[in-house]
Amino acid sequence: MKDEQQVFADFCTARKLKNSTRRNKVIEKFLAVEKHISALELYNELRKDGTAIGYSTVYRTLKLLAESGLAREVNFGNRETHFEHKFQHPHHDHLVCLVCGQTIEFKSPRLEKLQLQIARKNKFKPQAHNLVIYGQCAKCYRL
Amino acid sequence: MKDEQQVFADFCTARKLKNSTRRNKVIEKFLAVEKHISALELYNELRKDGTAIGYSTVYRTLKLLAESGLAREVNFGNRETHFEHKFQHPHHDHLVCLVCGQTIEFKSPRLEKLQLQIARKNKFKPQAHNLVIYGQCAKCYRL
DNA sequence: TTTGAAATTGACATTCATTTTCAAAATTGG
DNA sequence: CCAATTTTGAAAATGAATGTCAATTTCAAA
Repeated sequence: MKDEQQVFADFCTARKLKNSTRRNKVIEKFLAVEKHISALELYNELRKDGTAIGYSTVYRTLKLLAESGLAREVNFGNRETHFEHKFQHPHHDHLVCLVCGQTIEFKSPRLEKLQLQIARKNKFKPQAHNLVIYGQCAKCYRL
Repeated sequence: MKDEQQVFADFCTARKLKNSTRRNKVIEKFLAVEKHISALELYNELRKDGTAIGYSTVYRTLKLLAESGLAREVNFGNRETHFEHKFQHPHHDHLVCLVCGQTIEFKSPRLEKLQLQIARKNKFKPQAHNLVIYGQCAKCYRL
């Protein structure tokens, strides 16, 4: 079974990308972080660690990760794009608390099935979907 | 049964908003257009009709419409926010064709039910949701 | 090891939609 | 009509995404 490093290595070969220290740093950090993260956040994390790197490189590398299938871009209604792990991470969707901003991941096989039904009914060939449920998390609606 | 004009009138009273010709124009146009529309598009429509109005006013009025419950903001992954009718328009979601950009609306009572189940399981109080299914419409995947 | 074509980097600029600012104009209660 | 308040819109500010380009790095071939 190919691992994430291997997937990206193959992607680099196919795209004739050279090996790069900075890019490797970004990838390493991205893979080490559990939660979804924005380009700016990842950039700040790297700088905090003392890594000398420019924002552009972080941004471009995240885009590459998305293209290679290792990352998925998600956005929650605001304008900031977040990147989360995709490889061997079955698709999931998010609950977003409107009070504290917390996001909760959930998986729903039923939703996946429903997506197919809806698509079929509309003669549509689905490739991906994005469901965000907005509301209040347990902590926030008890206050 | 209150109609849209009445809903907005009540909203104005509550918010101590004065009556304004420009704003009324925006609302009239928004209510007359069937499909979702962006602030810029609505602005252009109004100008095309010869209405002297600034972009800011259109933008602000659309925001007010959203606050009053007459409009819903939707976005499809790109950066542009669209506004669509909400009042007495049961919630629906969208299929977006990645090839031609066409959007198809659909309603799914099952999805509504599923949202409640998912929320309950996560101790979450849902207020709204947004589902976008990306893929190819019939016209585009047959090519 | 040297070389040079190709890829990478990052500071900076640009784009683009959204949002704010503020002085002038419009509205409205008294 | 008057004064207080709200609205308007041109212009500026914002904020994230994306493009530019000269300097740097990589790497395969010499």
